[in-house]
Amino acid sequence: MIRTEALRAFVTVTEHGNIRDAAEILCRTQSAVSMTLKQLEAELGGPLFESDRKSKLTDLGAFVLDVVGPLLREHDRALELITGYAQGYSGRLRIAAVPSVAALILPTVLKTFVQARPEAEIDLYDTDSASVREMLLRGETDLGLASPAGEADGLRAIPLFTDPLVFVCHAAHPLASEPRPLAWHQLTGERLILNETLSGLATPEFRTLAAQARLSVRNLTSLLAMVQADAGDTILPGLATRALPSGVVTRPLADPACQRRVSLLVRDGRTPSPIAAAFIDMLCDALPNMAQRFGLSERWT
Amino acid sequence: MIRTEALRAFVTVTEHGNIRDAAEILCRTQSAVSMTLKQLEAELGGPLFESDRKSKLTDLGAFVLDVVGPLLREHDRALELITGYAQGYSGRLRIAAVPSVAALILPTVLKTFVQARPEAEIDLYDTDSASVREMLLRGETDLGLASPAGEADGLRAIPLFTDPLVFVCHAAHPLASEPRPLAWHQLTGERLILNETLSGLATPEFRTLAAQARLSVRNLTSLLAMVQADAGDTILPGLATRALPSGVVTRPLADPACQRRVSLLVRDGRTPSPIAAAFIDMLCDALPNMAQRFGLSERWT
DNA sequence: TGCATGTTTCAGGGAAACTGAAGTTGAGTG
DNA sequence: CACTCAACTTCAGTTTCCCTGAAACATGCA
Repeated sequence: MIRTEALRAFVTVTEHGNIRDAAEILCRTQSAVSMTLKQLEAELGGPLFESDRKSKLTDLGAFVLDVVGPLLREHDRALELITGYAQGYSGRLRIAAVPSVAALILPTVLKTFVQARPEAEIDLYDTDSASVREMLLRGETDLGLASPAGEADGLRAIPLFTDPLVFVCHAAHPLASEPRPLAWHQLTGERLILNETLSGLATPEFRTLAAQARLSVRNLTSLLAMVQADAGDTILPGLATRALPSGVVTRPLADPACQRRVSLLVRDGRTPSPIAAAFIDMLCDALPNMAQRFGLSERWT
Repeated sequence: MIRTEALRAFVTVTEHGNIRDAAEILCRTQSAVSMTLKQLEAELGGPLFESDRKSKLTDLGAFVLDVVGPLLREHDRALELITGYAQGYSGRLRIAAVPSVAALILPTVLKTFVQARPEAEIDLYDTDSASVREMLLRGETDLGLASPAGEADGLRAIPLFTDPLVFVCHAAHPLASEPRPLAWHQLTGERLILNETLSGLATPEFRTLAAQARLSVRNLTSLLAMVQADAGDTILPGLATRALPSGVVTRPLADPACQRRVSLLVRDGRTPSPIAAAFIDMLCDALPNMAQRFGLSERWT
């Protein structure tokens, strides 16, 4: 059996013209390299060098060098690729996130992440929670950052943080000047516009309000435009209300259960790719900072 | 250190979907393959399979397979190339031979030689002895079949056979009907045409005759045409007189020293390429047959 | 639950590669 | 022509590490 290391020893010796220097490079003793070459010659059935002094190749030696040189370069390149990928330094990472996370949390994290990984390719896609989960299930993304679904459906959720929901209304709205956090009963009769972030909210008082809602808007920009036009009011996670159009204000809600949970979602039973695992690590490390910065509650049980 | 055999084990397991069958192919026990995979995973720093049942790859596993599959094919192809070359089954063999050897000895030998070596490329070049030696020295051919030069000049000669020289003359020539082998003195006064095969003949009687010669012709066909036209007579090795034009006859010479020596010539101090060595072996094996067929004396000391 | 199939773990054996020292070879030099 | 030096080979002893076989462990199926 011809060992790859024997071929490498041969090439190194040809490159240096003698065994001594090659042995140094290979971190072996002279005798080890000598014996390795001898064994290689025995396996091939002919001498590789014209004399003991390893300066001149035989025809066979020249041929082997021609073939093995490129082979070893291929070999080294392949192993580098593999280890780079295995250590999360290269490869493609596809992230799907809800817009608020994509806009506020990810830029900071991704910046340092890509800086350390010039080889890596990263795709970021923002959409609503339901689409994030669908993309994961269809294998169209590696990671999701969104609200976890109620029941287990082939996804695994790692809790990241909770984000308090706030009431969003026109500045001229009567409740806009209410000094205290709003209780549910204060919202009775409001023209509530539903949106995707509210689908996970199970509080009975809210469900009663939601049942009376006439309007549902999926896109955040459209939703805020509606509020700005005073066509109604809505409830949104705090993160999503960082950049409001003029004339739109927010009021906190009194119900402490009224929170959006944001999880990191991965496909259940699938080991994440190394670069995904590296990103998860970095994200979890960065989370305390983010939580403090945006006033989020870190984790839940 | 990632062993090539570990990569091969991994690919084989993915191909069979389980360790047991792969172990059979690899001529190892289950546990050996299992431990090899485990070691590979440890070296990469992550799992290659989703579960103990080796049916589903992780992302990392799929990536490694993508990279390693082609790598191993390259590797195997390269080793095949090398061993094929080392065993003399492939490669290029350039032979330079004097015309008589090229025409009479080589066809039979080369026929079986190339049949056994569909991968090999063989170039045959015929020219006179001096050119054969020059081609060898310039590295333009691997083997020469010709008369050895007098002094050692960077070539090594392996004696093959001796070929008795014969007198060649027109059928109407007085000596053509001489029943006994010719002695040198009988040739005195003949219009001897010199040729390249006579340059190595050192017998004093012949040298005296040669000194009186007016004509020297290099090409065999031209030489025989001269004799056919009765423009003179000449001396040639027996092998070169196998196909004479009509009207031209040969007579044996009495001097037993009057022989052309044919050697196999190679460059001194250079190991012949494996395919050249294989050809030399085959030629030496076939020689007794040839010697008998053409009435040559096999070898000399 | 028990069985069949397949994998991992573990201790022990053995092959193969490595080391260090001594021996050999070959080129250059007075 | 012997001497010297550098480079390589050989050899015995050691170490490393891969492999085997047995037993324990998982997983799916009747």
